[in-house]
Amino acid sequence: MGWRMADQGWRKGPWTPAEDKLLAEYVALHGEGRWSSVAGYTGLKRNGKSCRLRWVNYLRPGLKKGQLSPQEEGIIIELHALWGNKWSTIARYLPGRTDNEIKNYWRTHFKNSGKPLQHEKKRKYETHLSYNQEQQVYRAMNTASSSESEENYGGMITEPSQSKLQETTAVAWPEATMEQQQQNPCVMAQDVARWWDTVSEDGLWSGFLWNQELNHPNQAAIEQSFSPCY
DNA sequence: AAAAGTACCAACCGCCGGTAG
DNA sequence: ACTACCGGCGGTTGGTACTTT
Repeated sequence: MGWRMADQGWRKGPWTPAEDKLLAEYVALHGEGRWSSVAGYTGLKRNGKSCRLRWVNYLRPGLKKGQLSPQEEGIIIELHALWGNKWSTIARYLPGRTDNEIKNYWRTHFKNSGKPLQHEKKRKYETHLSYNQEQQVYRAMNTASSSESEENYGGMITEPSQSKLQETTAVAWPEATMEQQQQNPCVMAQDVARWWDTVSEDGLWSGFLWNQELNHPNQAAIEQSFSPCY
């Protein structure tokens, strides 16, 4: 396809600072998009796909660097339970984080059949996530997916459960009206994070979320009104 | 101190959906 | 309706840093 063009001549591997600079200048001038034109404009020997990826995952302004906060970790766990490997969807609720970052995080921390990795526990920045708490989450997740099998846990629950996120949001910010939620979903997501901070510190985690009814009475309205941070 | 094992992360690959011609 | 291109997504890989033995 377009990305492939003539597959010869494209540079691969790690980006150099000079390449980053050229790409950043291009985006500053022309904006995001038209990635396949980057090589022509800048002289970069990178295909459009590679340029887009570099921009989205590394150069784009506003990206957060460094480890994920405990609340971000919690949100990832929560949203992954809702949507499965919809990394880009999950990323929309974590401003400054990329789908790639979240995907890597998940693989690193949870690919090992649901148990936290050994090294994980020793890392200094690791969090309030005690093993027991995680076990709680996994139990809760299994309950939510109405299956004990791990494949199901990996394959996952489907999109309609957006309503559960909405409920999460509603719990986080009960005083918010539907209009408020609709107007400022980003703020809502941040409030989920704030809420998570509180809940995780209390050791309650979010197990209770999974006890909520799957079919919220206002699910249709909720799904219609809720939108992530794009 | 060195080798082996493990974790992390940037980047690539293949596929898919949307769209313009 | 068909085709080619573009943009985006999820899965995977490879290099490197860090930890353990």
